[in-house]
Amino acid sequence: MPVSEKSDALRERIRTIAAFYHRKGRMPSFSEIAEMTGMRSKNAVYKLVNRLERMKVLERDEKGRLIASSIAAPVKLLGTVEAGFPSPAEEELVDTLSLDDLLINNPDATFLLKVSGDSMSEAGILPGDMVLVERGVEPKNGDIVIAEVDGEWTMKYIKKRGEGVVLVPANSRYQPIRPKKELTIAGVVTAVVRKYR
Amino acid sequence: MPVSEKSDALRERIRTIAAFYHRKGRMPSFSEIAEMTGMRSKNAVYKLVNRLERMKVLERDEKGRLIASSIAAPVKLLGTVEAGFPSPAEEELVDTLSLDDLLINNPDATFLLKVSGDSMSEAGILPGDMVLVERGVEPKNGDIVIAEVDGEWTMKYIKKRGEGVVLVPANSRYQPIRPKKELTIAGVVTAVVRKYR
DNA sequence: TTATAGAGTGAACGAACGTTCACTGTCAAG
DNA sequence: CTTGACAGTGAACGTTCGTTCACTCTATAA
Repeated sequence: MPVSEKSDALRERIRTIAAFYHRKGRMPSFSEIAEMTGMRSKNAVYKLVNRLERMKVLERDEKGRLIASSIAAPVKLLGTVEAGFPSPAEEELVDTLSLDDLLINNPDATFLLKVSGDSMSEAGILPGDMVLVERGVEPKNGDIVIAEVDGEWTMKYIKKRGEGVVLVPANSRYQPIRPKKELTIAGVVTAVVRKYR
Repeated sequence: MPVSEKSDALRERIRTIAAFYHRKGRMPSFSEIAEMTGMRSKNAVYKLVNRLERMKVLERDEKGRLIASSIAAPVKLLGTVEAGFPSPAEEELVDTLSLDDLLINNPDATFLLKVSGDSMSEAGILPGDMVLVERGVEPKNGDIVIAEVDGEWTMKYIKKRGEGVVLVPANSRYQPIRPKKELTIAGVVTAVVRKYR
C-alpha cells in the first residue's frame, strides 16, 4: 500500500475526531471513536490512539483519556500574504493554534471592550473594533491603555515624561491629555480584533 | 446567611472548575471537583453540579459528563470604552465568549495569514497584523480578499464593475489593479487580529 | 510458498464514572 | 422548642471507561 493512501485514511480519522470535539465541546471516548470510524473493536481504537499520540497529534491525561490539545485548535497558521496558500498536499504540515491561546495571557484578568470614537484610528484601531484589555499589569511607556481621567474613560497611548504622564491619541485632530487631578489606569490593551463577516 | 456570602462561595467554586479546564484542557470529573473543593462526598458535587446546571453555568452531555461551554470561554465581554470597567460586584453579570467562536465560522476552511506591506493600512490593517481568511466563500462587493493576480499574491478590496473586477488597495499611494489575464480568489478576509504584548 | 508485520476482532478485567439512597448536622423561620 | 430546608457524608449501584490478551485476516517481503 502506498504511503499516501495510508496517510489519507489516517488524516480522515483525525478530522473525524476533531469534528467531534468542535461539535460536542469535549473529546470522544474510545467507544465513540470506534462508532464514528466504523471500527467494531475498542482495541483498534486503542492502537490508533497510541499511534496518533506517538505522532504528537493527540494527547492524553494520566488516566488515559483524550484531552483537547493541538487537535482542538481551530485555525491553521500559514505564512505571509505574499506566500499565498499552500496546496492541500502540504496543508497537513502547517501548525494549528487557538486564537484564545494566542491572544489571551491571563483569562481571568482580560476583558473585551468595543471601541467607539476615532482617537486611535491612526494606530489601526477603528470604531467598532474590539480590544482585549488586561487588568493588573504595569503599563510600559508607549502602551495603549484604558484610562479614567477627570471622570471620563478613554483609550490612548501612555507616555511617561519625567515624573508626569501624558495620554497621547493616535489621531492628529485630537490633543494629548495631561491629567489634571486623577488618572486611573484600568488596563493595558493587549490585542485588537476586528470582525468583517 | 446573607445571599452575597453564599454567592461568593459558589463563585469561588465555579472559578475552581474553570481554572481546572484552562489548566488541563478538559472538564473535571465529579471526584476531581470533590478533591479540589475539599468535599468528601461525590454526592455533594452531584448536587452542586445540578444547581449550577439549573443556573446555566454548566452543561452536561447525555452521559452526565460535564462539557466545556460558557465556563470555558476565556474572555468577558463588556460594553464600550466609554463605559469603562464594571465593579467586581457587577462583574458576574457580563457574558463570556471565546474568540475562536466569535471570529471563526468554519474552522476547516479558515487560515491565519501574516500581513506584510502597507497596501491596506488605511483600512486599519497594518504590517505585522494577522488576518483570518476563509476559503470557499463567494466574495461580495467590497470584501477584502486574498487574490493571486498575474502570479503574485495580494490582499485588496474587491470591487465588481459591471462584468469586470477591480482590486482596490486602501492606501492612496497604490493604484487599483485590473487583472490582465488570471485572477484567483484564494479566500475572503473575515477578521483582523493584532497582538501588542 | 512461506514468513512477517500491520490492522482489526471480540471477550474479559479492574478502575473510574455518574447516580441514588439513607443519614447527619446546622441554621433560620415558625 | 420545633420544624423544615439546605449542605454535606458515606456507602452502594450499574454503567462506561481505558486496557490487555489471544486470535484472524490480508498484503508485502524474502
